Amino acid sequence: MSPQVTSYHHGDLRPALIDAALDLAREGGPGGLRLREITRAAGVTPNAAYRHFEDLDALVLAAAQVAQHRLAAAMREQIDALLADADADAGAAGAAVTRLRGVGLGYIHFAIAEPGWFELALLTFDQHASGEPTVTVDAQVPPPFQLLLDALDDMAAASVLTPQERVDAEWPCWSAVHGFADMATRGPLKHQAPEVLSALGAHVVDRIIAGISQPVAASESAEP
Amino acid sequence: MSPQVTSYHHGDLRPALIDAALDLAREGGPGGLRLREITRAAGVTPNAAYRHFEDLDALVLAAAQVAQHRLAAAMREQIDALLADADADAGAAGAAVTRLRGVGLGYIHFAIAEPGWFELALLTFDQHASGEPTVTVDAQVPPPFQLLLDALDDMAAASVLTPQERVDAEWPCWSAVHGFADMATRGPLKHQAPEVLSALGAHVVDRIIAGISQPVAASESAEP
DNA sequence: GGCCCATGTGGACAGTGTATACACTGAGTC
DNA sequence: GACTCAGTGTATACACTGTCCACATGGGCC
Repeated sequence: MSPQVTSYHHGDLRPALIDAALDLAREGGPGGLRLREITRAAGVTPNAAYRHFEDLDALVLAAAQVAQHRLAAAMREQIDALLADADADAGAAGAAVTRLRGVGLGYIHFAIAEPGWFELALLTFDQHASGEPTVTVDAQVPPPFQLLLDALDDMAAASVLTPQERVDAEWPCWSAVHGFADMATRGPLKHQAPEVLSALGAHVVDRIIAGISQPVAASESAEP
Repeated sequence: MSPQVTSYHHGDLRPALIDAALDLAREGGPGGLRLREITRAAGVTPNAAYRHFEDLDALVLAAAQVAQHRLAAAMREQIDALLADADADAGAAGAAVTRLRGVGLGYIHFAIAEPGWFELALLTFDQHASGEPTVTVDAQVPPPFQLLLDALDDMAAASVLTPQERVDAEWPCWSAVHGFADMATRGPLKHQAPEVLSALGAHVVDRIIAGISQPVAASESAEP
């Protein structure tokens, strides 16, 4: 497969370093990533990495983007699986809700199954940190977050959400799902069995979906 | 105040180290804490810390427990402030909901106001990681989490929540509030203005409270 | 065929956490 | 009042880290 391991020039070092970083981050997360260990795993001198990345942070960020795409792929698989199992006669409204459930469950299940990669992927989310709090549809939006926005737009289109309910609905959803994933990864639920986490995660997803489609109480809008 | 700074023995080094760690973690969070820097700030040699703590992690954890208590205190202040402003004739049900709002808003506001201490306090939450997912009432429960459990029990006592709705209600609540705080601290909302974060945080809190008091749909219980 | 430049190596430096051995001091005891 | 001793802080050293600099290598292009 590889042309010649003992040759002076590696030939394909950049992806090899990213792969090595992903391997090491799978157990131990991004915190345990050291430059020297990554380059050692790739069979190369520490400084060789500086020909392909600005510094360690840049290398880790490149690996984090790969992890983020794997997270998005897992979410898409979860969505498709739920849609395949869903009632065909549930209509557009049912399909939209199922899609939103898939977004949340996919995110949570990826965090449970691959906590190291999940933590790694989180490093990419503080990038598009400027501008509107409600992220507009442009190329800067991370794919996992875009899946959420699409699902919510579907719900609004299917009239499961009123236009007023749609506004800022992504933040309660993302907060609940991300918060649960974080607790399951490095918080109080870290050492729970996967089945327990899966059941609790489904509960969280169902409660937040119920919450965003609940009519806004009169007392809330009156707050300062 | 201090007896003699130039004396050979510091005299009160352990709390001085914790204070120095809190000072340094206030900007930079727990990730930026170095033993040598902490001891330097306390005017002492690095190895002096080993007379009072097992290692750096133990020192950081001791500071994290202080930060956790400050978080709980901020939450209690928020609860009391909301209760003082609330309608007196809202009854026990209204007071219970207000208390739950205070738990969530207090947590979020502390994270916004003191992100470094907030991240530090999170280190204490993976301690009681064994046993039941629904944490039972014992001395091991972190004070902030206990405030949530109490508020939910109040809501159940006031019949705002049915006994069925009360079960595991702490996890959707904690997930949403913690998830938002995490995003505001180190996630996609990191650089948003405090007023924006405060408004979005209130929205998240209101939506999750609506979600846990929503009747459980028939389709949810039928899931495998 | 010779050169060039991207790529990898080697050595060095400042910084880290921590182990081990030593120095100082204050309180308690004969 | 001198002695001891446990508690506390210091000094030195080691392995490790990320990163800078100068040098070595060799494949592709003129």
